[in-house]
Parts: sequence; structure tokens; C-alpha cells
Amino acid sequence: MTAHPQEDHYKYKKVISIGVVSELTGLSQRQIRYYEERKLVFPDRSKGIRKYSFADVEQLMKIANQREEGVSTWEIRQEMTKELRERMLKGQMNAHFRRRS
Amino acid sequence: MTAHPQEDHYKYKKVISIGVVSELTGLSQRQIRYYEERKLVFPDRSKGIRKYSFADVEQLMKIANQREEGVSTWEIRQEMTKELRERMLKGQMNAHFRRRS
DNA sequence: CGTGTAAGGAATTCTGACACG
DNA sequence: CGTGTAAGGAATTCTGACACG
Repeated sequence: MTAHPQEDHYKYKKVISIGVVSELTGLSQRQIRYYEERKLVFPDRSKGIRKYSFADVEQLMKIANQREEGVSTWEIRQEMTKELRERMLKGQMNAHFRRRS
Repeated sequence: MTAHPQEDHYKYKKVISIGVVSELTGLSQRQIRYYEERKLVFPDRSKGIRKYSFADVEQLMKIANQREEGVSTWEIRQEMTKELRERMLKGQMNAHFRRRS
């Protein structure tokens, strides 16, 4: 469908293993796995091996900043779901008012 | 320097291991390593482990197409260096004529 | 020339647990 | 709660070589 059938979106393609993610983010593998346990990141799996996207890496860096400020994983999670709700609501609005101004 | 200090260029960051590259391109690991031997791709190394970028993946897909058409690795290499020469020449021209129209 | 494969070793990743606090 | 670490195992990757052609 797109002009570049291949490009898709490099940012969202889950291809990076945890060792590289650790280097890119400065977080330990333990931390990265723990944040997954707390449902803050959602890597894909290939035979048990986690694969992350650049978007995941960005997300993890945001989490690292929040954590440094003392924000708990639970609070970060709340913030995430809240933002998700807002975005979904906005989507509903768009669907409703589209082409009706 | 950029607005998004992090984003840099996902396309050029060497973070993908050969197994994933193999899946993305449909090439065998053997083929991918051989094309490196023939100087058609240049992965980074981390403790001996090859790391590729999305740009490398694109390059490999182009190579795969050429190969299917019967183009030899040597010919592909010639084409690459030729294109490189042209791009460098263009760079020289730009440097020379910049702000002189 | 281009690619498959078996071989042995090194580096990576995984999970569940114990530790500290 | 959040993170470190040692433990044992599974999956990945690496190189050099032999094979075929």
C-alpha cells in the first residue's frame, strides 16, 4: 500500500534483543525484564527470546527518567493507561465528527 | 542538535543480529556472511557478533534481487563502487558551486 | 562462484530463586 | 518495591572446512 513496501516503520519493528536494548538505554537486563513484568513494555518473543522495537527503547528511556524522579512502576503504569484512554476517546470523537463540520 | 536527540536515525543504527536479518530478507545466514566477505554489506561487531541496520537489510534485499537476475557478487560490487564515485563527485560539485549561482 | 552442512566453541538469553530492604 | 546475582539450561552466532559444481 505504501510507496515503500519495505520501509513500513522501522521504529515499530521488533527486532532488537535485550543486550542491545540494555546498551541503548543504560538499563540492566534485570530492570528491563522487570518493567515488562509490571506491564510497561511489551516485547515480541522468538523462541523465548525477547525482541524490542526502537519505540520500546524510547519508552524505556522515558521510564528510566520517571524512575529517577522517584515515580513508581505502578504510577507509570497508571499514567500509561490514562493516556491510552484519552487517545481512544479522541479516536471516537474523530470517528463521530468526521466530515461533519 | 536535532529536535529528537534520541531518534537519530533508526534506519542506520546497527542493532539487528543475523538471525533476524535472515528472517527479514529470506536469505540464509550463510549467504549474508558471504556477501559480507564479498564486501557488499558491512555490519558492526559486538564481541564478534554481527549487528546490522535496517539500511543493511534493504541493501541485502536489493542484492537478493540482483542475484536472482543472475548478477554476480562481483558485478554488484562494481555497481556499488561506481555509485559511490558518482555520489562523491556530486558532493564535490556541490561544495564547489555552493552559494555561487 | 555461491551456497549447504556438520563441528566445536563462545557469547546471549531465559527462568526461578535468594538477597536486601 | 525494585534490583543484583549465581545457577543451569536452551538458543544464537562464529569460524574454518569439506562438498558440489
